[in-house]
Amino acid sequence: MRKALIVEDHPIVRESLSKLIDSSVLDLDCQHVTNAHDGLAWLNGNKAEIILLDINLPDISGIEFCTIVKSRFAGIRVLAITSSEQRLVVEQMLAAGADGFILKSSDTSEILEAIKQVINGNQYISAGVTALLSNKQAPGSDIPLLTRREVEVLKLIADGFTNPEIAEKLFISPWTVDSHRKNLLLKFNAKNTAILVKTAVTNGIITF
Amino acid sequence: MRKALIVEDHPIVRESLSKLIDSSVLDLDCQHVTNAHDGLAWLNGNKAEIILLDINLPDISGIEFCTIVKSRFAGIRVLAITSSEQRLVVEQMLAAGADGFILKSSDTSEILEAIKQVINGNQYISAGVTALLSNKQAPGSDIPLLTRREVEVLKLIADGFTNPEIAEKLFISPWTVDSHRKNLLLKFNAKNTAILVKTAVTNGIITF
DNA sequence: GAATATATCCCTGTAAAAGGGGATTTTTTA
DNA sequence: TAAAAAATCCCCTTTTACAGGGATATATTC
Repeated sequence: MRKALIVEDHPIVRESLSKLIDSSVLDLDCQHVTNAHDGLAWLNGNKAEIILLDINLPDISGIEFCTIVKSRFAGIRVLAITSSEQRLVVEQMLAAGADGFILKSSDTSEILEAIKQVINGNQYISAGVTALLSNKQAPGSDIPLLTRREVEVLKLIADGFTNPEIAEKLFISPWTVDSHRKNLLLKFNAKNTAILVKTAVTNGIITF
Repeated sequence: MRKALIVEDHPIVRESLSKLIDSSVLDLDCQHVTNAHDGLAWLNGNKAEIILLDINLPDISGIEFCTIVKSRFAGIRVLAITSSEQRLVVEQMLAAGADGFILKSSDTSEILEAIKQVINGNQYISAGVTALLSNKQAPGSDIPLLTRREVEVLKLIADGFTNPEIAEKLFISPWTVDSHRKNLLLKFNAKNTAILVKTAVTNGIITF
């Protein structure tokens, strides 16, 4: 029997998904773990057909988990499930190789359909998510993709460090930090640090 | 038969709770709505014994909803359910008159126990939540309670407005805004706007 | 190898925030 | 009603951020 692994820390959702799959026509043996660490441990001893993956895990982010799974375990398909409808999160998840994406606000029939599609090798993106991705405007507007260094600087800004302090931490000149900061403001179309940090946090760039 | 109302926007959680109650020994007729607005409309035509209330609703916050319910409908008991384990949220919810508090990470047996206790007139606070409330340190430290005006100013700060702009919006002097800002920094023990906004967002004071 | 992206560094202003003091009036609560 | 809390207003100094220009070196990608 083919196996499915649920990686999800909320018991309600976990058990609900479990029961949903068990009572469906899908022929899947449904296992579950509560965090990424246990998930990887399980995968080392078992073979799963599909992983139902929550994005908010207690240890590492679902995005990182997906990246690891996709690089280390060939052929496993990943269906991401999230409650946050934030575009950057969705984009990063898809970039990490997720085969499907549904929202917790999807109803049960849609979830089953998504599982079916993903197992069959198709990519299933929930309508709600598609809507989220489609309203992509002119390049440079809305939510931007950041470089590694920019994310690094952004996190330090959000932690309350000033340019000189960040410069010291990263062993670079304060001018450079200032450049990154300006680029961040530009990319986010933010007029100051306050709204920059707010949008960064609400879009999951800064994990709290 | 006594009625229970579930106010929750995620179908998975909603249906799971529904089934949980239906298949339990609790003698409750379980109805559900997806947002606060429908919830209030339902309550105008029906009498509920208990409300299972999600904190993150699509329209207004669960805290506001709880306040309204408690003021307009006497005798209805409210059991709050949340995925966020942020202390301020919990405190505000309890201040709003919630009779119980469980986390989505609570297991099913605990949820049923909580419902039972709350219906019997007891207050049920999940162990995880209690732990959260208990590590209250010296007053003035950690997460502070804000005044109405401070929250108002804080939200505008997070939206990127400067002191003069906020002053204009609130019809007060820029000096006053500056005072509120200083108090916010003091209360949050934040050295600048960046970390102030970050902690405010992560603690659910600024709803996004 | 050429083009692009990323990261780095620098200067000059102006505007805003932060740190340090105050003070008075209004509202809420005990 | 008296005390406490909240909201209001004011000044001065220093630091930081923001806007506007640059430039160069190192990776990456095509």
